[in-house]
This record gives sequence, structure tokens and C-alpha cells, in this order.
Amino acid sequence: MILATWNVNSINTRLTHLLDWISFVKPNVVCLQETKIVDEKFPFSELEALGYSIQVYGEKSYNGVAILSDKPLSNVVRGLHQEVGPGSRRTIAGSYGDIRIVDVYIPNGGEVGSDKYAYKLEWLSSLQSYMANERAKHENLVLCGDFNIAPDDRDVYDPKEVNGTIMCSEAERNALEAIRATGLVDVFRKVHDQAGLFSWWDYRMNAFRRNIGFRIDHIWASPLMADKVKTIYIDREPRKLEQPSDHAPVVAEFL
DNA sequence: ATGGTGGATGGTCCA
Repeated sequence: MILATWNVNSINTRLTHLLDWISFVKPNVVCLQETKIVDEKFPFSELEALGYSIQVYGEKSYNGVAILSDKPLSNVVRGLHQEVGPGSRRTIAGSYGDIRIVDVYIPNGGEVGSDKYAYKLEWLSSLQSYMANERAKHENLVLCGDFNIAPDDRDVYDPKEVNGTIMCSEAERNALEAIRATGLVDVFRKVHDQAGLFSWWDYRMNAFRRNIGFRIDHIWASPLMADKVKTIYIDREPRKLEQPSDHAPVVAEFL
């Protein structure tokens, strides 16, 4: 089973890249973030033509998540707990056979100490309780998406430069660790331990060419599920194209 | 401290 996660930064602008990439990689499940589109306007037909069933939870201009799957998901849940409304369409979950999949777009957080940062930490706390509940219910569980947090020094281009700033602050990393401690494994780190493997590069300052990046897009799984990983990689190819998303897709294959 | 770029939008906000 091949599962991918990709922050596309607008499904409309990235649709051609997404269709080409999916046709090449042929994932069974694709978790998308930052679709930036209301559900009625999602490009269903183009993706259905590739054989995918689609579940969406979007809003105008900002945020928005979706899951594409080659067989329909069951028990789809939108949002964390009871939250509704704009600014919060960041989570969609569903069951692919006996695998529970949770797709998240964790808030960016602006700058450390800002209102947005406080919101990010609150949101992470809410995700922790959500995931504790999911973990209690599902033996095979995947949490994936744009976490907007680089877990450790290997996941940033220059720890001395960025530790303590957004995506790399102690409070964010502690909150992320608390979510992991509900019973999940960073599948990428189960396979690769080297530094400098990033999933996001700022559009500015030729950051991609200079590999000034961060590993903030993740696939986490419950232990038995993580044990079944065959390969996991970050696909930098789409980031090299004209008009790319600033994020690269992450792909995992499970036996 | 600022600004560098890109998406949605039609002013700025967000990342």
C-alpha cells in the first residue's frame, strides 16, 4: 500500500503537477493539504478520472485538506472534535480498509510568541487528545500531513540559525513529542537517519537550489504499521518544475 | 529589523 502526503499550496494552481505526479507514482492513498478551495469547487472529475475516490474538507483561500484513495474510505470525520468554520478546516480522517488515516494541516504559527503561535500550540494540544482517542480505537493508524514542525537538528538546514524560531521552538517540539507519545512512530526516521533531507523550501532567496529547507511534512504510524514500511522517501522532482508547490510530497510504501 | 516570493484576492492576509 503506497501512501503519499503533499501540501500542494492551492489544488487549482497545482492540478496539472498533481495529475502528472499521481499518474507516475500511482499511490493508493494521497493526503493533500492547503487545497484552498471550497468543497463545491474541488476538481473532482479530473482526479476521479484517475480512479480515485475523494473526500474533501475545504474553505475559500486558506487551509483545506482532502484524501484521495483508490477504494472508498469509510467513517470519514472532518475537523478536530467539535470545531467548525473558517480557519479550522485542517483535518480529515477516514478508514482505508483496516487502516485509520488522519490527514492534518497543522497551523504555521507565524512568529514565536505571536497570537498565531499561541493558536498553534492550542491546536497541537487538541490534536494530542484527538490522536490519543484514535490510537485507542485503531491498531493500524497513520497520522500524516504538513506538521509545520521540524522535529530535530537533522531536519533543518542550520540548527544554530533556526532553533528557537518558528517550526523549531522548544514548545512546538515538545507538543509534537506529546502527540508522538500517544503511540506513533516517525516512519521516515525508522528508515533514514541522515541530516539535510527536507520537504519544504521557502520560495524566496533561491532556498531550494541552496537546499535551505526543513523537514516538516511527515508520515507517522502506529508501531505494527511502521514495522511494515518497505520504503519511504521525499520526492524532490515536483519541486524542480515551473510553478511548484513550496512543499515536496512524501511517499511511504507499506507491505 | 526588513525583505525576499507565491497564492487568493481585488485590501491585504497568509505562509
